[in-house]
Amino acid sequence: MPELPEVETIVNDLRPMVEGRSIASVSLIWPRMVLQPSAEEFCRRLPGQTIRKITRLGKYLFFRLTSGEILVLHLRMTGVLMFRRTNSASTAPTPYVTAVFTLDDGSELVFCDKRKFGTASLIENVVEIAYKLGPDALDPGITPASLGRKLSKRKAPIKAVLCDQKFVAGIGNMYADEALFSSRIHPLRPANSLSEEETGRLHRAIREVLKMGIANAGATFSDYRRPGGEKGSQQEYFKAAHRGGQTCYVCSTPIERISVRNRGTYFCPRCQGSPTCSGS
DNA sequence: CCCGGAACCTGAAGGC
DNA sequence: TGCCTTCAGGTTCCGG
Repeated sequence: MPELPEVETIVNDLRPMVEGRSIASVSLIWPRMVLQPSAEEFCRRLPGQTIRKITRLGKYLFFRLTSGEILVLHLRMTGVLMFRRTNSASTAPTPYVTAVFTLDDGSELVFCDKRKFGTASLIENVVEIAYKLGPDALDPGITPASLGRKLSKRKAPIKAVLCDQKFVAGIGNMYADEALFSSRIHPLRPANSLSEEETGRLHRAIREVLKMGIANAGATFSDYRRPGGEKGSQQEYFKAAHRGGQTCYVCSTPIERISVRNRGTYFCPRCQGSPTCSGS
């Protein structure tokens, strides 16, 4: 599923091809994906606008337009954003298309989404999205101390807190598991039970796993693709996520899979200690 | 405010 | 083979 590193990869790939281009037309195959304004208004306002800049906040994609408005896309779980060039030789039909943005040079930005959870909006100000999010997970303003202060106010399992976008934006299921493995913290530990040392390790681990994910262009377990169709390679380097039953690279104990808040959660029962006290 | 669970969807995988 | 159930897991909404 697209999390911060996957969305960052999409932004990086799209930038040179899309920034400076204008939107010629919009075709909405699944109108219900548009949250605001109405689907009609959405299709009416976009054509003619130039995409000045593409940015990211958490898992949200922002296309900043000349009118000052911002096209917001969210891929949720199975959304894919494909870029097709003007004379794309690939005649293979793209499945699950929910929207097509045709650009002024004939190239296309194609939103595909198997489960139709992905969304699009047109907003006036990023604050309309940002107010419901915590700081971006790679925001340098997040320090071990500020992380510790925020964790101390939450007693939910640390795994659930890391995935809470109001706490920190951009971390999802896979990278939460990776950050907890890397910092040797059990996913069920109450967030407010972490020691200062553990908080420090977690702070470092979050940045590490996300940056590594970006360096490897994201993780493709099933649906995620880069705009050119390529898979990411980060899945090859995961140490916990999606490794249930396989042996831990550190201690050879089988990686376990449990459910935390209805999320599949992978961890090493030996390296990551117990849910109630810090590991050794 | 905090927490947990349901709903939104549908393809893939597993059981019988 | 084929039907049925379950799983996947980001976000929002709702109830306690």
